[in-house]
Amino acid sequence: MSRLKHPKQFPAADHDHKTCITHALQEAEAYCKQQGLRLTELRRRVLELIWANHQPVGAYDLLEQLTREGRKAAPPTIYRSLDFLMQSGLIHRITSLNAYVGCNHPGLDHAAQFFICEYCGQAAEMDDAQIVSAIAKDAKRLGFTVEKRTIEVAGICAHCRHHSET
Amino acid sequence: MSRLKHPKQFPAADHDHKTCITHALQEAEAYCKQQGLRLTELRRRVLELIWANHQPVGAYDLLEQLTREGRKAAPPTIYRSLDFLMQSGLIHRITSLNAYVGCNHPGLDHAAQFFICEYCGQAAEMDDAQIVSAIAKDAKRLGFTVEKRTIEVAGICAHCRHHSET
DNA sequence: CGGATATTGTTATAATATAACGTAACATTA
DNA sequence: TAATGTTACGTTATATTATAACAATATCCG
Repeated sequence: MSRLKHPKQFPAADHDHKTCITHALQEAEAYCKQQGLRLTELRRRVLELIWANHQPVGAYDLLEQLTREGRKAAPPTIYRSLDFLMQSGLIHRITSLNAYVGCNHPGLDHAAQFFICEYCGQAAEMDDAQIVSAIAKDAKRLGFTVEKRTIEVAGICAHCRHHSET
Repeated sequence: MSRLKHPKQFPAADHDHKTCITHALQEAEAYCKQQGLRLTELRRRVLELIWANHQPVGAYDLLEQLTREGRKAAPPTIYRSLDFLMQSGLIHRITSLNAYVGCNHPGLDHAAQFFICEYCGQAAEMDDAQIVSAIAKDAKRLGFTVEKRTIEVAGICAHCRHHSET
């Protein structure tokens, strides 16, 4: 069903936040080193903040967080870092939210689909081959060459639904 | 494959633009009448402009077109009309473009997927049950309740690809 | 008509993103 | 290590998309 070994689920309420961030940063460092990409202080910090937020986060939110840390930052600062991180495959942009979220498996070429909870704001990244192939089939029929897929499903995650059932 | 009787294709270069607009407007009028929705002068004109552009068009583009016609219009004017038209199912919003496009089958409850050509800017609306069911399957596995799907595929349409092959 | 509701006008501003240009850091190689 | 080219970052200004808040007008219905 999924081409990924460890498709992200909605994280459990008690999952280890810190380990999760640390792990993502370590992977990113290793990946950039291997690829000759320059994960500078700033870029690293932006990536870390994205993971620390642990859900899709807006550019101006990140900007404010950087500013609060005493770093001089204007919009271009953050957008350039976001561009780098996206091009490097370390984060994804969620179009329907204008927000950015860490990628669970940098380096792996993958189509990403997001399931976004409207209550808690968390997003689960999937890579469903069936969706991809259904799109490919339509594209073929249209004679359309696919460049980029934007697949974002909004709704309510299991956790929030159970808690809202009064 | 498609649940629609007449899934939109990329319109042929020689298709009859005027008839196409007229038809959409007539359908909209009939639909609104039947549903008791008020397709006012303004809303009708906005819908007409969207169809006349015949590809996804931005709110501020529409605004400018209205202004050029001598109508006093500020952003809220256009956004309110767009909201009405979306809620009535007469147009769709294409998130990845921040643009609006006419719906081919108002009234029909349907999931829409868009194939958007990066060259000519045209968008083809599809309603592929396979995509929808693949998403439903993932959602079920996650315990996720789907509210809204955003499925937009960017690429190059057949027509533009042929013309770019020098 | 007259009151309620829906629509539109108007002004201001929020939220997201980029252009343009200058400066600093870094990397390479003579 | 100094010269040079390249990449990243700082800074200012502005573009683009969208909404808040409130006033004025049009429409509906008893």
